[in-house]
Amino acid sequence: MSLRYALIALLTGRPMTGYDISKSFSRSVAHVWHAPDSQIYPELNRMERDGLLTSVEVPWGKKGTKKEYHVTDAGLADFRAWMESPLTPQRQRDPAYLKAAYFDFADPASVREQLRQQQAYWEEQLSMLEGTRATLVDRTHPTLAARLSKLTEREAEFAVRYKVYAYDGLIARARTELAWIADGFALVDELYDS
Amino acid sequence: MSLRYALIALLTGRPMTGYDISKSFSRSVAHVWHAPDSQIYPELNRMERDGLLTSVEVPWGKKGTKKEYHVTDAGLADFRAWMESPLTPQRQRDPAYLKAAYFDFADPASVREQLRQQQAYWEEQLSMLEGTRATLVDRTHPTLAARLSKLTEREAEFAVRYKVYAYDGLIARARTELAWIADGFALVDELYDS
DNA sequence: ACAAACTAACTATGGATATAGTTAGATGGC
DNA sequence: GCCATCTAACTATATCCATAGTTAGTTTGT
Repeated sequence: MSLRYALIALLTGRPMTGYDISKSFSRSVAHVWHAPDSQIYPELNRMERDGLLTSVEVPWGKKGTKKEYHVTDAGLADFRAWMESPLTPQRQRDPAYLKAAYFDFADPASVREQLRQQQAYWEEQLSMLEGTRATLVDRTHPTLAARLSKLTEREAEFAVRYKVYAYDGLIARARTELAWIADGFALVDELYDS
Repeated sequence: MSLRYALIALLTGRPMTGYDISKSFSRSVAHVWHAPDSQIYPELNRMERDGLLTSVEVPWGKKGTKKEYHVTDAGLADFRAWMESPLTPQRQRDPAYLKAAYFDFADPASVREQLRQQQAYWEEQLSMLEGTRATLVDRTHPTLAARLSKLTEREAEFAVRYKVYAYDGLIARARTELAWIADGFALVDELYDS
């Protein structure tokens, strides 16, 4: 159900087509929420049907058109209501931890290889997150910049601070994962090389 | 697809009925993997059909019977193959971070209330995780104890160390979340009380 | 002139997951 | 004796989500 609100959140910055949204999702927004096209397009249609969005047909080239989605007042009200509502806690469901608990079923070479892969993944995540954080702080992040232009300085300050706060959380999480992976290497070394 | 392997992992400890598994899932194993009955029972049937498990009818009371599931050699081989295979990295999809990035759409009282709820949730998680970790270290954890009895001391040592390692990761993650939540309180105070 | 790459908006299919039940026997307390 | 609660094994329904396409128009480089 959060996909719907991730979409409204994005569209509060600026109106976008489904394609724009899909690109935003695979770029920066994917850091907090990932979704493939096959979820985005149907959800946009449902949201328009439910009156949370309206679409405007915009010409594209000579013959083509594209649909630009705008958040309606009802959509914004719905988003605010969600923002005020309590969070349902996340279920733990992470294959990395499940696997780690049973690493004794794999050989040490394979364990090390998997740790290396996880390490590469989280290091890449971390540098992406830090890069994006920097564009939030200096307000060059495109979607954020579009939204800030419609706000007072005080409001803009709040929007920036909370986004930076969210990214700081993601960065801390990535660092925690990396520290855990480092401990994993140390454990394998201890168990097999001594 | 990991549900299947979470089930085999559990059943390597000791044979269980669907009901036992369901209970294990809502108790300790839920820390690494959560699943409702409606996933567990059909998956057990599919796994038996695929030859990964066999079931034995066991009497229960005077008239009743229950089905006790055992891991087959094929099941164990499948599990080992999964344990050796690379992990597909997890997509970020956490409503808490999505919300945090847009907290400026909610009023500070609601933000504080949501932070308190998150804090309560993670504190409870943390104490559960630490409790379970202790039962792993002293080997009183029931499912672990059952599995250890079939292993050599060296193998048992490995099984325990990896499980403790997994829990240490979960504990570190919980602490990171709590630190992030504390930063959230500080941020709200700074933005609204000055 | 033509191909490659990009923009746009989907769809089809299957598997994963959540919510909320049902049916039936067993056990313990009063 | 009976009620509440527990054990056992499901089912029904709907939504979420991933993978992997399709169709069509646009832009850019050579």
